[in-house]
Amino acid sequence: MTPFRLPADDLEYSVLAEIWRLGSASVRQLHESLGVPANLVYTTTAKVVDRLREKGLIQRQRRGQAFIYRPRIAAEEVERARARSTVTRLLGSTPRAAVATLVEAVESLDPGLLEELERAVAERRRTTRGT
Amino acid sequence: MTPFRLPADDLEYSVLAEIWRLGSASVRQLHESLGVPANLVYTTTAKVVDRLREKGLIQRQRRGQAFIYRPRIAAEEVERARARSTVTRLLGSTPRAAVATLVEAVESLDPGLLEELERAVAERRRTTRGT
DNA sequence: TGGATCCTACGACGCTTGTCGTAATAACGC
DNA sequence: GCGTTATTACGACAAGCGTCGTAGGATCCA
Repeated sequence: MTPFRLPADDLEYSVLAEIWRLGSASVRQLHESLGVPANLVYTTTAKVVDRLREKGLIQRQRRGQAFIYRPRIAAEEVERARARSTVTRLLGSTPRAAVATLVEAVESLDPGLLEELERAVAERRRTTRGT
Repeated sequence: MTPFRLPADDLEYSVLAEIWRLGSASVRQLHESLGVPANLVYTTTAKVVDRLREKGLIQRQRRGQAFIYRPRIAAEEVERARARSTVTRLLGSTPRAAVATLVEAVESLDPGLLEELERAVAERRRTTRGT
């Protein structure tokens, strides 16, 4: 019944991203900023955090009765890989045509980003020119 | 043990995309162009196709002993939604910074695409200017 | 007619992730 | 010390998807 696999909510990734954003956080904090708004039970958030730890993506350190979690890998590193795989999938078979779709998507998310995008492209082209 | 959820292979989507590309196809065809290269068994491909049908994403029509499958939704429609959700997730919390990552990803996929990208951005900006 | 082939139908299994619930443990106030 | 409260640990279940295997119907060819 899923339309075409809008890849779920990706709660796990959201939590990881939030830890990156905050630098460090307890389950409580994460739950307040993500779980509560999403109407989740505390243990749900805790479980997700725990899985992230099992995967070695975050580490923890006791503070009082609770734990404080920190990233174990740099956001940039993961983001880069993620972006690459995402773009690959997106532009997969017909890259040239798909680029336009990509740009549209960026625009629809925030028209102001087009400017950033333009800048970034120009930057990249300049840097790479003459390779 | 998964690094950080490189979202699997997305075989299902690949099959759908291939049907779009071919216009119509039998399981055999799809298997030859996707399953075989991926070292899959015939019935795996068939199963994936069947699930796509259950979801109403493709329709079929008997031809001889086999079926010919066709899309039931336009590629553009799905691609657009997909791109949007993908980009949203990608640029999520820090869009401005993430745009650069996006561009890098495009470049790493195929440097030649930077030109296309530039063109597409310019196009879009021109079209939208003065909104 | 009988076997080899091809195709579909579909059940099964494993893994991942979202989602809880319950149990155990530690801390705190009285 | 005891009950209340916060936290973790972890088992469980459902659903989605990749992946096969097997069964059974149709087809073709000696």
